[in-house]
Amino acid sequence: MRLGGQYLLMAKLGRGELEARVMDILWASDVAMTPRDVHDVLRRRRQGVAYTTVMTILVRLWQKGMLHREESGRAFEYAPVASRVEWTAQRMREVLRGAGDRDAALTHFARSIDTREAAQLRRALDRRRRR
Amino acid sequence: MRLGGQYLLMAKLGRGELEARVMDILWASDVAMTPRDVHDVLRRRRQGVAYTTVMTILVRLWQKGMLHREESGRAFEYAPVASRVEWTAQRMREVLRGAGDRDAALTHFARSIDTREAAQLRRALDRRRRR
DNA sequence: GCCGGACTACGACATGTCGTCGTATTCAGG
DNA sequence: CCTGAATACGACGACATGTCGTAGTCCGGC
Repeated sequence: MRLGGQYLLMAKLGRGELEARVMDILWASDVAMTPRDVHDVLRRRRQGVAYTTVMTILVRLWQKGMLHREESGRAFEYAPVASRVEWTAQRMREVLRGAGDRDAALTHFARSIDTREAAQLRRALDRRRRR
Repeated sequence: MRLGGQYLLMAKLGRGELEARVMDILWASDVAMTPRDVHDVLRRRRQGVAYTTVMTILVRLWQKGMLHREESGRAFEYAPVASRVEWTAQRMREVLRGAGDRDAALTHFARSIDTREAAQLRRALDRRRRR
């Protein structure tokens, strides 16, 4: 049943923004979290939504393979499958794979990042070489 | 009006796949293309859709800032705003910006690409340094 | 000067995703 | 067995995307 005003607070979040916020919370946590934990964090941030909304988002992220979950008593505990940096690197590789000419894309990328990042990338490549 | 069978050929494309195909066609072309040009290429590839479908996609891509257009006689000619590699590098930077710790993300990225790409990246960084 | 064909503008509908939440069900403890 | 918390299920609105029809507009030819 639609209760009056149910959608009045519907903030316009785009393109999985609530999903992104939930991932942020989980990435920032060292331990797995229950829906209640996540819900509490959102409430503390004044971004409170219904408990079931948090549930839905967690289940969807789990179904998409972004989260792992396991039972803890009566509740489920959710944790990211990959860390934030791992996930970022993976997405960067996906984008790169989408380019026709990967070498050219890498060249453009290397040329377009700022100096500090370029230095960091060089150091990372050096460390890699020494392996 | 809904004509019988209008949706029978509706291929299940996900997540902007037709938009991606159209971008591919435009990126592969050295010159700007009219809707008719794009339509013809799709037909030749046996992926024909209605002329107006191509129109819609081109207009949407233009509205999203992916394409530039200018009049050419009665028709519009569309061309990518950024080359494919530029666009790829830009998206990679966007993904990187989304990471909390960019340095760590770059480190993971540098470690996760394959050897050939790492070498290419190193060369690109070297060329960059010499500027 | 008018007409037909090509091109654009506009809108419509199906499907899927995402934000949002209510209701039903289940299960552990008292 | 009852109660409270957690889950499962599903529903709805908004928006993106694929798909296309129809109406208007404009240029070239008769």
